[in-house]
Amino acid sequence: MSLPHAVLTSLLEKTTSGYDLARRFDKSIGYFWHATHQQIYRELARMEAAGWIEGFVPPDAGKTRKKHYRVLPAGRRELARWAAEPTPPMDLRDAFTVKLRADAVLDEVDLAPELQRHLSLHMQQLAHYRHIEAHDFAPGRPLTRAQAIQHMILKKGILYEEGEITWGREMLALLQSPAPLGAPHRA
Amino acid sequence: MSLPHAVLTSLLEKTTSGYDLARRFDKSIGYFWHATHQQIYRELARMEAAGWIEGFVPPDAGKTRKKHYRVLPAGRRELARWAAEPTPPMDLRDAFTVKLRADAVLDEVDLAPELQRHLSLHMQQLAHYRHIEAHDFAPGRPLTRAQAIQHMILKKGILYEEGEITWGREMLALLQSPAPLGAPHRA
DNA sequence: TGCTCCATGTAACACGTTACATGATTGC
DNA sequence: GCAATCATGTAACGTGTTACATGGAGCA
Repeated sequence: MSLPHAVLTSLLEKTTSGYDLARRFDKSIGYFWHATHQQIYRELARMEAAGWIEGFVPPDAGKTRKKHYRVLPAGRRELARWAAEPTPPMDLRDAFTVKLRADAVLDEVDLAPELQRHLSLHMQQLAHYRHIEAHDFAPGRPLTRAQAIQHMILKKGILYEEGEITWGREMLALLQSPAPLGAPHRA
Repeated sequence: MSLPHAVLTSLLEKTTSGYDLARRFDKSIGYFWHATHQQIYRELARMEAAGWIEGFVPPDAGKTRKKHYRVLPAGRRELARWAAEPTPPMDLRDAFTVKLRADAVLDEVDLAPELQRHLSLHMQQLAHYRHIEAHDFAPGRPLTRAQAIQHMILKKGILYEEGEITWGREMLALLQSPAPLGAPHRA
């Protein structure tokens, strides 16, 4: 159960609304812990009931329904408690790898186009990460501890995308290679 | 929805029982798509109801409750259909990265021991993959298409673990580094 | 006899996904 | 006036997790 903790973290970084949280999830913490806006609204309601956060109408609300949330001491304590607790390493849920195994056993699907598509998505994401890196972490500039951690998180994303791309290219070559002469690959 | 397809793939590789499937998941396809035995029993029941697979009592069952499943043509078709359909690239769900961000904002937790623990788990897993590679994919030996795919899947696991280890070591160094003199890292 | 492993399940619940509803504000 | 975007939600359903139940087989 990490979604509430991801939300708490995001709220500590910046007190804001459910809507904004959902949008920020899509392009920062969500790269490592995805959530839809419905999940976020649900968690906000639960955490408010639990006394971890508090909702309030922001000064600039005007006539809108906008509601902001701030983290209460109990929420901060809960986040620290969870962070100190051991959790198992991430487990993968990679549908494409399952498809590859299906291909190996069926030998009647062509996964090349799908892999091509994933490859270009990974290249886009990598370009995006590199852009952020160039903008926020220019070399030589001294970093606070918090910034150094943020940079390492970004680097993890970069490393991941690079790995996907390197592997994907080799895999694509294999999927596109013709059956060797004299050794037909279809049994 | 990929679990039924992972199960179909596994059953095509080898007709077997729910119990054995659950155990094989733990150490092969499950590295890329984890499932508990309850999920597997549930999916088997659903797929049998859907006419994708068929249960039968194996010859060596004796007085046990053991039941094997084989894939029916409809199941094979469904697997091929799903494999040909596009799916989004895997999304990550990495609790440790969330904890890092929590650390960056709270600055009152020590994630070094947890990272150390993850590092040694990743090293174990890498050693395990390398062992399989040395055993099943000795260099120079010619491979069928299916074997070449299996090898690439294994390489993906290896690349992933290597990435985690490389990154983890750098991260550990940062977590263990003392606050720079004259620039206290706690605000 | 009691322990562990084989083997299959039920039940309850937590979490994630998809579809839909509602209404205000902003820009053309 | 209309469409897009802001903003918050409800409802239904599907998937994943945890706890528990049941009983046979093999072994000390």
